[in-house]
Amino acid sequence: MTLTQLRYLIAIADSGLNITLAAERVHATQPGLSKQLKQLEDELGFKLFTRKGKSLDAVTAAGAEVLERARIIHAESANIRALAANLRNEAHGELRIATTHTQARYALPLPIAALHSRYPDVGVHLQPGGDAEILQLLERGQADLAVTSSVGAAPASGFTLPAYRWRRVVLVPEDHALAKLDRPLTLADLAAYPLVSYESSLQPESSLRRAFEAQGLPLRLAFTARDADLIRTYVQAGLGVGVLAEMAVTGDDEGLRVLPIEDLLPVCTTWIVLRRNRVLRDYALEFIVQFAPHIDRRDVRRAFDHGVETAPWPEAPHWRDVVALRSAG
Amino acid sequence: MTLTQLRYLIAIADSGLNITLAAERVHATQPGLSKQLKQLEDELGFKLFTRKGKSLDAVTAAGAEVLERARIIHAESANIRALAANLRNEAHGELRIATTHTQARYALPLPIAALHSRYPDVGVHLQPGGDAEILQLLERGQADLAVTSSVGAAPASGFTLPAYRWRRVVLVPEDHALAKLDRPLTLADLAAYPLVSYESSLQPESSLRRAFEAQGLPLRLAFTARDADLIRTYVQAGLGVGVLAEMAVTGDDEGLRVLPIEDLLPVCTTWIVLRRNRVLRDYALEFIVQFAPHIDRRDVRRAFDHGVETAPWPEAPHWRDVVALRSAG
DNA sequence: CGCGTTTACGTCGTTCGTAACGATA
DNA sequence: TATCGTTACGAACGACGTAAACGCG
Repeated sequence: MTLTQLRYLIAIADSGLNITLAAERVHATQPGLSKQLKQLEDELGFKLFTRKGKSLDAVTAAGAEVLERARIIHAESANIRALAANLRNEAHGELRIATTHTQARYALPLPIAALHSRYPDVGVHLQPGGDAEILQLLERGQADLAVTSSVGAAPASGFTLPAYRWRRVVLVPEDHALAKLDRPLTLADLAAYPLVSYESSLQPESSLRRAFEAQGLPLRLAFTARDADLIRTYVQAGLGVGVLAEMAVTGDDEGLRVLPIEDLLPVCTTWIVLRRNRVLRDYALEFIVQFAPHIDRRDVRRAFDHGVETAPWPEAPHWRDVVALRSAG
Repeated sequence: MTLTQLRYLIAIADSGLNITLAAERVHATQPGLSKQLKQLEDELGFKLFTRKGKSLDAVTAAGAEVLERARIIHAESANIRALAANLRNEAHGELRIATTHTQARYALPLPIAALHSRYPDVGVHLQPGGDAEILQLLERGQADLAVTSSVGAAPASGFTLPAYRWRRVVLVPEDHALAKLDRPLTLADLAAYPLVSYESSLQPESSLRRAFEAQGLPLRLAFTARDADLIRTYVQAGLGVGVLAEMAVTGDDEGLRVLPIEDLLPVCTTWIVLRRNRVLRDYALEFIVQFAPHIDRRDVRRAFDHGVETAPWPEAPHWRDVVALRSAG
């Protein structure tokens, strides 16, 4: 059993049991992986995968056990390397961020640009996905950190830092009836129209859905997407009333009106999620303080390294104030 | 970085930074270890040990970090091998038990004999030590399980199973004044004599000491040892009144009288301590059910594998009943 | 001068890539 | 027939052990 064999094993599992694809990903040849896999199976004395013909078909129960431990070993050896790289003040590497499209498009560009100017040799890889996918990427070690949002409490998995809070806004065409109201909007006003919003609104636990249900109002979704730009486009096209993150309205929306809705929907918090037991490269820490400037660098290190559960983070600022702070500083 | 390098690193650290000794322990040559260590240091880019002349002097801070993670990697790779050995129904291997002398001498022989008859090819290695040493051996992966006793709650570290409960007894020469009392003993009776007991009684938290303090009685220890046989010998020699575990009195003590003291001192519990995250070989499980027959094999597997904290173990039987059960069965 | 580490060197085993072969849909 | 995995082979590398040199107490 070698570290290489375990790395290959993980690559095969993460490539959907396609050895050829796995070989590309680890920059090796396919026969090499085949052989190492065979050797590992021979040494352990049982098959890690079931075969259908010659192709791999599924992970065996024993294989899953081994895989679980192989991931730990792989993560820890990556930790040792990260530790070493930090100690040598290495300024190059990769930062893999799993996040939602909205964060990637509106909240991350500036912090990442700042990171890039300080660490020009660090490659940043954004891995967009839904909430579950994001956390899974982090869990499986395919992302270094996750940036995700929720209403209320932090996601259960990992070590979370509050980055900022934000509200949703309503977006309508300029000539829409709702734009002409001379009173604050109510949920009932919205319920009169089909809505255009995020894909996550389809889920039964979505906060939009729950807010409507709490008032006994029907929720009609005319269109959903992960992408705020698409939502905007389809609002322009007249499909319905848009409900989206305030970060996604930049003020230059031709022919659209932004209607604040304040307390109609609960406030959201965007979190940075890290995995305990994974060594943070210095530039990852740099990204964190760029993204959540109200958080002190040393507090993060301390809380993260010592496994403090109840890190007394200062209240996360509102998005507006983050933007104001940036344009001021 | 290879698994071998990390294994060597651990061996060096656990051999008191003596590379030659470490080489023997891993069945390799000393230059081999030296070279691998050098290569690892070169790859990481910093020294893992400080040198005094040519000899290793101390572990660097960075080295300690690496070592910590190397231990995890090593433990997990051992886990994979153990998993494989279980799956192949391998009946040979080693079982390293860290325990106290009393357990080793009086409580373990029968369970180990039973284990041996079922698994004749399993080598059992008893590693006697004090309470702190025992748990450290387990922690560092130099023992597979620990058997240790305490008054009241289980040791804080690891996954604990209650094995049995026991009381202490008083041992005096046949013609001793205490042997002639026609009423139950009191602590005050004992306090009149110098005592002969376990080394652990020297510690301020010892239950013997606390019991005396609770009644404002002075505790005089004439002699202490880890070894019950020694305690018995020195009682025979007239050094004082013996206080020792009931398991250690076998009834054939020439010229000695055993005096029960029931509730004068609190009852002790002997625990099996395992480490979570360490795969249990089948024969280790066999030993456990032999040693603590009131515990169901499958309950242990389930609780251990799934990380159940509050395993609802049946009340541990008293030592007397364990002995009775054995001679009956 | 003994103890322990490092350096030097030769051998052996292993890994890796290329190329050919085999099986499957 | 295209795709994917296995087998075969040769070259290169790396690990290991032996032997000798070096430093320190």
